[in-house]
Amino acid sequence: MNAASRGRPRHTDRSRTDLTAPEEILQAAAELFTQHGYAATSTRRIAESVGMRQASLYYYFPTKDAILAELLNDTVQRPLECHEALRALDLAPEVHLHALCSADCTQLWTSPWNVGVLCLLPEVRTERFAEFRSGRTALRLTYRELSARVLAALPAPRAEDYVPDPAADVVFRLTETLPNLRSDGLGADRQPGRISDLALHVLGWRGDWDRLRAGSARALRAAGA
Amino acid sequence: MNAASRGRPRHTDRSRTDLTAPEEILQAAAELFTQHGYAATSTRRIAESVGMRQASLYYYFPTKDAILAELLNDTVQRPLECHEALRALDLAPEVHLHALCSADCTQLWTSPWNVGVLCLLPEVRTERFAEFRSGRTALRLTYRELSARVLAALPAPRAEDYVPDPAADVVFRLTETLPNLRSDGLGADRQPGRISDLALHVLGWRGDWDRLRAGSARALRAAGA
DNA sequence: ATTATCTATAGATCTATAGATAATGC
DNA sequence: ATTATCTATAGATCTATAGATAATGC
Repeated sequence: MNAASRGRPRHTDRSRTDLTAPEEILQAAAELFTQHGYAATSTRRIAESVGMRQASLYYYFPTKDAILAELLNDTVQRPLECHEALRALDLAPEVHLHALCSADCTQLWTSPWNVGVLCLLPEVRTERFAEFRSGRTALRLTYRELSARVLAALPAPRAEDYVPDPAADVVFRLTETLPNLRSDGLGADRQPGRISDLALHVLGWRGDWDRLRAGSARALRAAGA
Repeated sequence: MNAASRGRPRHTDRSRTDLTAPEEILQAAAELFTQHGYAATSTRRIAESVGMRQASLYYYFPTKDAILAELLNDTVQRPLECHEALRALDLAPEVHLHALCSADCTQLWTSPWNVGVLCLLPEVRTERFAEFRSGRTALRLTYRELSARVLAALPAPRAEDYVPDPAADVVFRLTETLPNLRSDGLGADRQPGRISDLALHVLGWRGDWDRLRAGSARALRAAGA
């Protein structure tokens, strides 16, 4: 169905027939926004990259910021859905946290464009993106709550132990670190998998790492992520 | 001298006579860039905020991006200078790292505007800001080298210990986390001081925390930071 | 008839330059 | 005379709307 083209033909033939027009637009916008910034990317430039004329974008999106809003919401809705799926499995807190963090990091690391950087754009502070921001806060609180549960299940710390404060959101912040790393072109392929390990290490969890990783991977398969 | 005004008077009287004109411009730009983004902030808006006309900015800065370049370079030059001053003191690696991290975090946290977020702007990826980017890389490598020295001085890890990879740049990344936290309006006042502790904890350093903090504070005073 | 594009354009910007002008300093 | 501003503006954008048009579907 998507190959059979209805409507007036495009100025330039579409190269990626596997994507719908709005998907093409989102991908092109993701590339340009992450490389050059939101305000610095004109709608003309996005359209050109898709092979259509500037005004044609408005057939799919009412405004330029609606394009950014959709990209942003995706980055936060995906992990939140993953969390819900994991919750249904009733996992040990460290397995749940490890699995969520892995999925989140993998998405941030392997998405075709580094959309994680968009979340921190100053433009996103405006009222227009309030929905995204509240989703992001929900994700932060999810991480915080899971961290608190992991900490609570730990044996009582010795006097010299460093006990992290869950409200410091270390795990969420470590995760947020990936987009920067990726945009700096560093860390190659090892990083994303390691953040979930690092997260539990920082919280003070000590246990069988292989068993934890296996449980986390199993949970993600069961959650369909 | 700065109170006596030479030249044609401004359209609006300057409110902050303690700053030179270029300093006023940089402060106003810092506020606007961090709140709304670089491309989204017009030179007219900066000038208005300073109380002058748009074209008058060009008496002090040749282009708009020169303003951003100067803000960016400051954020990275300050910690690099601090590192040099600390190096002259020939400190134990954990003290040096703790002190550098503290100074860096304090600056990121207490600067009048949250200029740390500017470092991650997509606009900064362009050739125009190459100087800043190489400074940032130098800072990253400084953190990495200090981390490696701390790790090397540690007792041999037990089998079940998690050993961080210095090339993962955990300390640098944790530090980078502050601008996001600050722009989310979280963490209140406790955070900045705690990152340097957390950094050493993550590296696996175990020792007398009070002694470390005291040594780090003493080093910073000696370094004049 | 419906759909997905196109062309053309209004109206509002925005950066940077040229040249005038209102202060102080000498 | 020097300095630090100002006014005016060229020229290049940029977003979004209105209305035309070239396909397919029925």
